[in-house]
Amino acid sequence: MHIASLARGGSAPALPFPALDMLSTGEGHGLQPAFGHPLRLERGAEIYAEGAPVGDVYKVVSGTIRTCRYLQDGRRVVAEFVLAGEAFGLDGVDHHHFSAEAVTEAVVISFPRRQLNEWVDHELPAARAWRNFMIAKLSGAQSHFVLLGRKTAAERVASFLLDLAERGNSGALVDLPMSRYDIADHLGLTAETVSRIFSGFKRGGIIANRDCRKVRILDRARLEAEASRDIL
Amino acid sequence: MHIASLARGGSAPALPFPALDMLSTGEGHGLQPAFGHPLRLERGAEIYAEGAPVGDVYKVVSGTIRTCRYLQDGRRVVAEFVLAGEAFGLDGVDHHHFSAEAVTEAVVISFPRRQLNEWVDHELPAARAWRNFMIAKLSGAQSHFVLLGRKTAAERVASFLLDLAERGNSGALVDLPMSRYDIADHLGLTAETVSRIFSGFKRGGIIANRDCRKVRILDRARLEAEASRDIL
DNA sequence: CGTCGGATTGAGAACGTTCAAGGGGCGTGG
DNA sequence: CCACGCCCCTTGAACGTTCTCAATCCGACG
Repeated sequence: MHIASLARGGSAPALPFPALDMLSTGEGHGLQPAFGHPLRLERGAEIYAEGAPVGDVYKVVSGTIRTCRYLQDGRRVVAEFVLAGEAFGLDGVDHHHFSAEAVTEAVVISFPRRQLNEWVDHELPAARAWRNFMIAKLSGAQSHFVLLGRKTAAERVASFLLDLAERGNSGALVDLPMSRYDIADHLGLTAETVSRIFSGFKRGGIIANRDCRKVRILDRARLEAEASRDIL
Repeated sequence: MHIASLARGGSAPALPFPALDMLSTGEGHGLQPAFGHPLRLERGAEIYAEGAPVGDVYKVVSGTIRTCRYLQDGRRVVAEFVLAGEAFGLDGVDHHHFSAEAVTEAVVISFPRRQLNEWVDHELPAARAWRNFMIAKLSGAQSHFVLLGRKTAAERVASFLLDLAERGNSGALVDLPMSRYDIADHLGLTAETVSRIFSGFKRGGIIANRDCRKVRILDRARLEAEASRDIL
């Protein structure tokens, strides 16, 4: 996995068109502020609510976003964490099926979906990139089914750490901008269980951490074994 | 939910182009056999394997297909059941991330993805329909996160029944072409648990069944309550 | 220095799984 | 036509993983 990380997988070539930078992770491209407009967000701020009519697509400049849904009784599911360079806002045809909230202070750039659509309609390479992007998102989402449907708590947390490590590309040092509750709601667990698993990994020498938002992977092989890494 | 069912949601207008019939459920359109070519499948037959290079997109004419992934130790996840009129095969950019197998005897029509792409590239309404289709698929997939991540066994089974009832459009009579094992692997449960929940619903007068592959919804309101139906 | 939200740890309970046995439908072969 | 075997479904009992509830700890911030 996972989702946005797949969009950057080997198949997508460098995109010469600014709007489609939306669909890449933006490494080395630089954003096109002329095209969208930036939004500064405080911790916990809502970008859009579940059920709101769709309008814009967003790209994260800095910080982390979560897209989530709440059940009436308060249960929550975090569909995805969106890191800097990744895009979100494509969670419904007419209306958003999830809400989007800032996990940390964040800056995102919003692009009217209509504008993105027109762009994709009139530029063939854009259309192709968009197709691959969406297919990658979809199969990434379905891969999350494996985690939620069939993995144990330890496997989920290990998979999550490896996923973040890949997407964060800061080597073995993994940044966890989100709370244990956020992680739990993304992995279908409770915060207590997540915390216990982290402690277990630490005791086992698989990871180390100075504070609870910064984890160093000490034994990647063992972490991958814990994750039951199914070949992607 | 779920997935393909969303593609037919109110927003997609009737599509005048034959290739895009791929993306609709085909109600009232009729298939275009000149465009793709049909494939007759026996129960259990594999259409493509996980990891195989992508080639075609498929539309189900009759029968039911499942797309699934296996972990090394045999655990299995059924990402989706594809009913007659629905499409599958978009589970990877270069290579399939899931395998596709026939749940029942089935007939599917295969379309080269390249051909579909070209079509979408050159017809604006096609491009728009395709976009909506993929966004609907994606948000449908993410909705499954709610089920797998936060719902109880009874809620999962109830949600599944309601989903099938909507997609099968045969009123309160729900056809279950797949085994309890298939259902379990789609809902992140075991076949025994699924069976127990069905029995519970039957005892409670919520459903009735002559045989185990045919269920009648007797009390839809109560079934929806059991499902904790979050507003889609 | 005190307060507060998040993180950790523990103990007990609950839900779903595992293991095991029995039942039913269907196809094959005698 | 019946018998057998196979696969799937159902049901029960015991077990285990994860959740729930509760207490404590820690770091950030006023």
